[in-house]
Amino acid sequence: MRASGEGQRCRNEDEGVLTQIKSPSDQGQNQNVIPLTITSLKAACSQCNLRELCLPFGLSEAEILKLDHMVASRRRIKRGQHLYRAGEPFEAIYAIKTGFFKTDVLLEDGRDQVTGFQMAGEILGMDGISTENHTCNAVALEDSEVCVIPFAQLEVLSREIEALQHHFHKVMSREIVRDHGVMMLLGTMRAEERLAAFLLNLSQRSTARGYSPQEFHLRMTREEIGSYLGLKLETVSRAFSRFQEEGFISVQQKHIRILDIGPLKQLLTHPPA
Amino acid sequence: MRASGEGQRCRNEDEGVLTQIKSPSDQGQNQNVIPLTITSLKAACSQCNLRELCLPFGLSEAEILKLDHMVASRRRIKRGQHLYRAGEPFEAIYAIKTGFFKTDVLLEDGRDQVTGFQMAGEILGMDGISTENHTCNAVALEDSEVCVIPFAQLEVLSREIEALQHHFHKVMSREIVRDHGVMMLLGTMRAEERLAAFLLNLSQRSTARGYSPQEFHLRMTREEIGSYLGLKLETVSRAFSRFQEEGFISVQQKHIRILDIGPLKQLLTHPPA
DNA sequence: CGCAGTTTTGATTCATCTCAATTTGTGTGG
DNA sequence: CCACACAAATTGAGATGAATCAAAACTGCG
Repeated sequence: MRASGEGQRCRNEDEGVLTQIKSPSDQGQNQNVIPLTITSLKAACSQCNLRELCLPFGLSEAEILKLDHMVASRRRIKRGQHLYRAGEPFEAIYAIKTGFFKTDVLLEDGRDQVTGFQMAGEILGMDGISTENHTCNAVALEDSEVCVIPFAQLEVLSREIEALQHHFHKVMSREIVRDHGVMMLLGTMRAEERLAAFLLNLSQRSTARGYSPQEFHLRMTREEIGSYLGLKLETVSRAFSRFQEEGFISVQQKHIRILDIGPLKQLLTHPPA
Repeated sequence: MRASGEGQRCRNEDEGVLTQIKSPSDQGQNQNVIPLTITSLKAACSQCNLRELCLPFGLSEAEILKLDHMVASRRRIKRGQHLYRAGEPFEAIYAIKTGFFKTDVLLEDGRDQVTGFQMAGEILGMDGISTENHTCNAVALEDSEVCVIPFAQLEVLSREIEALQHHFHKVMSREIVRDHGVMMLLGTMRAEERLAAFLLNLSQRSTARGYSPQEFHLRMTREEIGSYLGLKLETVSRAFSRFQEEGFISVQQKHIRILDIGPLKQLLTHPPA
């Protein structure tokens, strides 16, 4: 539950540059693949303003060029579309360039659990490495763009570039640590603590991306928040209302403003009762 | 929540061979490090009967010898002792040779969450990679022995041995997938379903290690089970009693025998109410 | 053999879920 | 641009599963 600190402002100012081309889509998957072109190359890792969040520090020019070559394609995912689904063969991991995703796991009986929300600069798809099939679904919660990192190539490059290897290991480990945080939340916290932890986490990650720490737009529904936090949507809604009554935050549907961060933090360190 | 399938019987028949030597212990940590000797080398990876669980398949003789060299030491951890603690600098990951561990995370206010139970053939410590410090505690629940895998060396070897690299990535990914399973459990299941899932998981992992699928000895207390499952120990106890009344299992303290696995599985796929 | 720690079981309380009604917001097509 | 339909969010009242508090029984360790 710790942010990488070194935040950087990040916008998709090259959006107009990237031409959106329909893929042949023999998979019936109809997502848009942006092939390697001179313009898209220019907007690759070496030029990316998410570099600091996504890549290891201290790579040489030559090494970054190799990365540019590895990350040969992008994919645009429209709001509501899947980046991948549980069961699909695993081939690549994805770096979010712009947008917002959720990942979730489904049980046979229909119950599902949102396992995470991911934003720009974060990596998706590492669940698939273990079985060579994805084990969860990744869904865009807003129109998004990801860099496709073919995993086989990442492994090749990792063997060449020590810093890349180490960085990737850290990214995977961070995912494990993050999951432990969620387990702690689900296992030991009451509803309001969970929501407080959730809001603080979002605030922190927003900050790391150059957005306001106090103000943000939730991309997910109350139900999705509830699924993530192990609560019913009504309980989430009540907790929001309660926080608003207390004056900690202001809530207008999906627009959240943190008015006083103190009590939220307090809730975590000194739970009432 | 899927087992690696390819189970293998595994026993610590070389236990008498390894001489137990007190470490100088300048850390005040008083754990036992077994230095590299001819006998311990003989009992290294190349000879280990956990090989199938722990190592990648298809390594050459030369490659396995490199592994033997990397895994230069063992540590014995007595029941109740820590293998590592949250906050300690991260230097190595650990392969459990014999024994049983729990990992847990502590909150400032004293609440703690057991994040996992680990048995022979499983890897501990990957949480530490991300920050270079361990983020959880690993405690032996019975007298145990681990192989110390210095992480820097693992990264070096991973760059040389493709299969090792890939295998390690799979191990980390499996940890992520496992955590997602726990999140699902904590987020969506009722008490009895959680316990059923827990028992089935233990049974499955026992089987993969050549033990009986029906019968096993719990190494942890009801409280630790409860912490892992997000329940109070009384609730765990009641669920055990209930399963026994129903005739699914027989419980004698820590000795569990699964009498009818059907209803337990049913509980997961077709939750009552 | 006795004591501390663990487990079981019971009675009660409480937080969250469930069910239900209402309000608010969103996207679509006339 | 507005009206409509549908999705999302809020709020209330009541049901319920697990927590809490408490006491007794068991276990195994020294």
